[in-house]
Amino acid sequence: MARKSSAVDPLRLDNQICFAVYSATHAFNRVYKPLLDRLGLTYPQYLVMLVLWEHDDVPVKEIGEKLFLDSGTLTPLLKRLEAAHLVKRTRSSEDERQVLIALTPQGHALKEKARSVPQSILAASDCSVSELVAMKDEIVALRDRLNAVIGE
Amino acid sequence: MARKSSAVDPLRLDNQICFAVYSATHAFNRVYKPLLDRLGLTYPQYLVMLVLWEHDDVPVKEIGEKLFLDSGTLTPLLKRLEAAHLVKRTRSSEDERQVLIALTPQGHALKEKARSVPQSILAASDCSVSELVAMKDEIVALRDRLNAVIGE
DNA sequence: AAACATTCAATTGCGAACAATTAAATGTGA
DNA sequence: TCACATTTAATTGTTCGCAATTGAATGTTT
Repeated sequence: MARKSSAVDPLRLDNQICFAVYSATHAFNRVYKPLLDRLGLTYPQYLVMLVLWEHDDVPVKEIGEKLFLDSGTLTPLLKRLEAAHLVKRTRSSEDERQVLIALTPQGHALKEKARSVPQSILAASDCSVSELVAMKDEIVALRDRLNAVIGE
Repeated sequence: MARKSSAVDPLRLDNQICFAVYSATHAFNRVYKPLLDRLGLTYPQYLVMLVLWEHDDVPVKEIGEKLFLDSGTLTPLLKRLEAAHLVKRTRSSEDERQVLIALTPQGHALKEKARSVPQSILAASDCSVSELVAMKDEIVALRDRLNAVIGE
């Protein structure tokens, strides 16, 4: 019998979509790094800022739901953003369990400096916008199917 | 003038392919977690084992090139795999700068227990193999274009 | 051979990411 | 109201991931 062809060997690294996604994440990170250094942000911090630029004064929980992150990740990250004077953390008076995250004026202002970032990423992707949108939608659909399995 | 439509706002979280990829990586990780717990591996450790199951007795450098990871990540990870008796680390006699990583008998044997993992991931993806292969190829192509920009 | 540069792994320090636990606030049922 | 469960952040401990540096081994140039 012939050996199993490498093209269909399910344990082969190159055949694994998860590794493709995993390594693409790191590649994106490396492209973002120099751009975000100029803003004084890491990539996860940038994601939190994106959430806040859309909708300010939200509880930690809501940020976590949007980014699929928990308080173990967010609490120290938000403290660093607070130390950088980009956000303010205050206990909600209506529900004292919640901590509300609000942008400072500097946090608001940083949005202007961030506007050039997506354009730089698009250029690095070397790909049309419509292709990227199509890929994005496929990946999001896959992610949502995976997340659905976890909740079972 | 009308406000910029959210569908084309480049700073909107939902419009960012990088966030799609980033969050899909975490979703994959959460699906892998219970499967890999049974093997006593984390996901990055599983990737190293995939490399070694394909080609044994390789220097750290080569593992790093295949996984896009550096010694700062791999050295402690490989020490943990050695502590788990899955690999052996030995200085090369031809070039004493290199550390060669070889599977132990237990490391080899673990491949059999790992064979069911890809099937479980495929099931969780809830998607045809051909669709996944097409997505994987697109993502790899994007990753390689991003990595090409970094080297400039 | 001697001086210099390069390669390779290890180390240090920092920032995620997450499981598990804790503590306080809130909600619910008897 | 009192007991109990739930919700929310914070905390602790482990493992990545990477930049920057170190130190030893190897190459290269003259």
